[in-house]
Amino acid sequence: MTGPREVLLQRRGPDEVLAVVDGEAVALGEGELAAFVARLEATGAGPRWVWDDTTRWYPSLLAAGVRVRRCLDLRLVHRVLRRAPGVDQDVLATAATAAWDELAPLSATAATAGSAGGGAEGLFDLHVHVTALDAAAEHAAQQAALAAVAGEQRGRLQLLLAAESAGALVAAEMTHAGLPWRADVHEALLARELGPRPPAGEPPAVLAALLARAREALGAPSLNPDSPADLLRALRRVGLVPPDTRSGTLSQLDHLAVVPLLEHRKLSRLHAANGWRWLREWVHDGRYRPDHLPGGVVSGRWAAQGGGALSVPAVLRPAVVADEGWRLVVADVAQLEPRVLAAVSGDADLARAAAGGDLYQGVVDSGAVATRSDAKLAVLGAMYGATAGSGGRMVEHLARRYPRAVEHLELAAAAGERGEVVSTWLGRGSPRPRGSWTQQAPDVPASEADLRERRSWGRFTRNFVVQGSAAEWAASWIALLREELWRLGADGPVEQRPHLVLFLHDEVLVHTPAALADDVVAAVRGAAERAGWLLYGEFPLTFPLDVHVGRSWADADGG
DNA sequence: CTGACTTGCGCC
DNA sequence: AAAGGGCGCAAGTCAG
Repeated sequence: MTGPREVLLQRRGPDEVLAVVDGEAVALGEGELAAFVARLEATGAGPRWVWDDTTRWYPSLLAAGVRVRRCLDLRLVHRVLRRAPGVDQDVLATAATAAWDELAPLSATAATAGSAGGGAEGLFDLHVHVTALDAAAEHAAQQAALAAVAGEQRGRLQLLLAAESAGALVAAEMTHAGLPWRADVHEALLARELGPRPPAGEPPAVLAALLARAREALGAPSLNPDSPADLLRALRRVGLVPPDTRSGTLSQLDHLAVVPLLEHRKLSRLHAANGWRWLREWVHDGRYRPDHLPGGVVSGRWAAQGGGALSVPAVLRPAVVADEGWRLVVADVAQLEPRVLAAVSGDADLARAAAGGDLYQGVVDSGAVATRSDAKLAVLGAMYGATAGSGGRMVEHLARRYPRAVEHLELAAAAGERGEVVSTWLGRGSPRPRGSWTQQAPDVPASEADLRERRSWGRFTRNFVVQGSAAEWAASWIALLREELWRLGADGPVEQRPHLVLFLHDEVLVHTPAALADDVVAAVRGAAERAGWLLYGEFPLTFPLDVHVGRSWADADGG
């Protein structure tokens, strides 16, 4: 049985949903929606759901146990098309363009925090401001703009838009399922690092002792180590004049206060960022549920909101523990960005260096540099725009052996310095620069400040083409993986099958029944291989993964 | 008091 | 003389 190919959903009022099923309008109540979606999803391959914004539709469907296979997220598509260099903005424009520009995703964490003091918001209050947006009109304008893009470029953009929309589904499913988090393990780790949980408002015993030692060593009984100005004053009184108070700077100093200061800083950060308060605020019923925001970063990387989900410190990763009878599969791509650089620049030599699994070692073996750490410095320096120090010198060696890759970066940097837009492999455009330097011709003498900003923007566009292209490879990877994981599960909702629980730029965590862990490992590898083929076709490049299966993130993370 | 900015550091 | 990209978050600082 084949079902409809495309269904557009539009909210019309408090309990009024319009579904346009292959062009035919059907009116629904909000309460009928989940069953309606489930019924069509069960026909054939399922339709492509077209809606204004996944965060406004999918969470309630997931809560009702309904998963969809494909969607088109008009908000995300709009944002990509608005900046894509290949798109004719006149074709894309509608009367509502500015409103679509401003449409922001609904945040589950913000909604929860906001309703803590006030009453529960009605569901419709969250939707009311988008009933005015005409999804059908926007969809038509987007498709027209896409149709006007030249052939190969259009195909790539379509890949990007599909990956972006699939990412929106993954993001909602990850928040729905949550990252398994053992509060008891977390508390034991905090006790080990910081001492027993202190009474409210008091510092943990370990921090208090370290602070006392630092104050004693500096003869500054009221020192606030969190205040750079205060700390600099105290250091100056004992004859030390560091340029700043960063840890790396302080560690160069020869003074008794240094050790307790650095230890205090490290642990007070743990306490402030991921301490007992964090645990109470963010972990409920054994799950941590931040908001995941596909395309939340200009480069196309995902952002996250709520508890700093993308920087879970390594010491706390043992608290991420699979449920009883389940496992975590942790997979990360080795040296994703330089591999992507090889592909987007068409540098077959760099691809060959990557073929052995360790790209940096391959660079050494090619004779470009002498040691692996030099290779890493050179590659990272080229991608980030290092011009001085050992990084800068190493880049010159790299350029001799891999001219195409390095030239690709230099061209991106030069374009940025001219104020031009650069583009990722699939066609995501960089933002236009702002600032006084953009008003001047490059050959006119500029102020020091303008020159600095111009070079800084060049470093940004240099990195944009790599970071952004890597982000779209990774987005394709998880989109393909999501499909494979769904097929592995026999039945049941997303959270009862193998499912993604975290995505960290080039790393994924999958929560899976133990019996399926090996299948998940194969799926993760297969998806990476298919992503490479999907984006780069015949270009001979591998994406080796480090994959581990374990009970906790720490067990499964190379340990 | 709030809000904007700075400093510093966790992650990739 | 120094010169490295992207984030989120907490705490301090400072202006209004």
